[in-house]
Amino acid sequence: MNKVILVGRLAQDPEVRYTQSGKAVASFTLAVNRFGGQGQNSADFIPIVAWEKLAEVCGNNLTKGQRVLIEGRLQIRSYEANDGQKRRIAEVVAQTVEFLEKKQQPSGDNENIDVNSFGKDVFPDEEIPF
Amino acid sequence: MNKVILVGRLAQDPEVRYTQSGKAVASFTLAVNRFGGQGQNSADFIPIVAWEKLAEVCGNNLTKGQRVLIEGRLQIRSYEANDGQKRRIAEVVAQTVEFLEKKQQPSGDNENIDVNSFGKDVFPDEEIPF
Amino acid sequence: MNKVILVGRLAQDPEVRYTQSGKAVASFTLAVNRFGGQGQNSADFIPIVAWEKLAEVCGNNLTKGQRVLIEGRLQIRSYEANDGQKRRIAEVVAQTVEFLEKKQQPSGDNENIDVNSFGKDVFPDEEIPF
Amino acid sequence: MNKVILVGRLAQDPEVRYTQSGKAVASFTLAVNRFGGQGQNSADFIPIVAWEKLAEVCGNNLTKGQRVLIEGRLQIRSYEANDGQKRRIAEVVAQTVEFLEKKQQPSGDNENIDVNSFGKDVFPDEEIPF
DNA sequence: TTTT
DNA sequence: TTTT
Repeated sequence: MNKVILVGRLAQDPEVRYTQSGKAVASFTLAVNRFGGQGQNSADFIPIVAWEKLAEVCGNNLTKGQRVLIEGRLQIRSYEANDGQKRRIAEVVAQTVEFLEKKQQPSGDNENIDVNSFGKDVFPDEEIPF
Repeated sequence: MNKVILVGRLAQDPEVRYTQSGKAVASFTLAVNRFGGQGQNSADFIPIVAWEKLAEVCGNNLTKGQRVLIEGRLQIRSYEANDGQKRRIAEVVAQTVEFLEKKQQPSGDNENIDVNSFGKDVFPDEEIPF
Repeated sequence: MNKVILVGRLAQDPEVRYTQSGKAVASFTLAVNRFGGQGQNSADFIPIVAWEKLAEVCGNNLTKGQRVLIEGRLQIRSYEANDGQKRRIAEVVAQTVEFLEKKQQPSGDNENIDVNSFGKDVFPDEEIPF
Repeated sequence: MNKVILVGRLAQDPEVRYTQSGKAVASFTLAVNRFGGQGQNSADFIPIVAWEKLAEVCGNNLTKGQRVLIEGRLQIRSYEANDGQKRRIAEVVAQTVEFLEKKQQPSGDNENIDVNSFGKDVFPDEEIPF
């Protein structure tokens, strides 16, 4: 069991890139307010990654400031930093995104997108294009 | 909503330290197997932090290899690295730890520890002694 | 671990009653749309119960149709039906209610209410006044 | 979002039946201890339902007393009681079952079963053979 | 680096 | 019994 459930607002528009094998990857930061937090340091800015169809849905439908609910898993990924050091980054791999606010065009009430049927979690780390 | 639920095994014995104000802080890494993961790279090693009474319970009752269920929240914390750079680290602040295996002494079936009544999340980042 | 997380809309205004010992209890039904559900049978109508301070907050701030996120636990409660039969009912005992929509008066952005510090789950079943 | 996460022990062996269209359905009761509960009334006995491949896995691998983690959704289902009355029952439709104890044959450490790829939640209520 |  |  590796389950993360977050409600927050996009700190930025999603960026969509593509792996060498052509899979879409969306990434953005989610600002999650801390309960009881006050002042300006009262949010966690959590890196989110989405894959394939869900990535495209995020890229096409989410914008900065929008409130969403994200269900996913917490992943620790290794990468090589600019100084040649190996470093680790934590990010939430989204499996479901529920829009709690609409962007512009209302597309029915049930704005759930579920990526479960799209082979989540089967991508090797090395493929990630960033 | 900032909710994390993990089932995994301690990758190491917990370390317990104390803040300047005397609060206990336990930290350890949890190895969470990836579903469908194969080979040796198939786990996420997730940093866990527990505070106060829960920290002491962890320090006194958990050992490397033990399987636990952890409920908490995902926190992004800033710190200054050795090279003077500001860096960010993600960790799970435990709110509840459920022992899925006993260490030695069986203490009933319901080994839940809930730190909710001990003022979780009220500590400033700077106080963390590591 | 007994964890329930729901996002839905109040199917009715909350009812607030009081136990003999004076504790407030709020109850209402939450309509949770089924993902992929179509037509009129596409929601689960889930009984929610909240206690004490959280009950009062619900009674004072929630109205029919409002969208909320509820975190709680699933409880099976026995009661005697009108025909004298013993019957069982399932309900979600709310621990946290997050308002995803405001009612009327905006009261800051962080509308979380957390009942954790109010002795949740310590009430015997018999005390429930309904 | 309709998410339930439970850790408990099977109160009975699973029963596996088949719908008219040939789909497997497993059902059993899960005993979930209440945190802080004392005495013999300190557990909730929660009805669980699993479908198709997950149903078969449950039928073949789970026995009374075994400890499992279940992730699913909370469903309210209508049925006609023996006295002709329409009644409602709550049950958890399992989506993932994680074995926290082995039955007999050790099958690796990662005993997750995920039914996500098997069309969960697409079955009409009427088809349920009980 | 950041959201309301 | 029910929400949008």
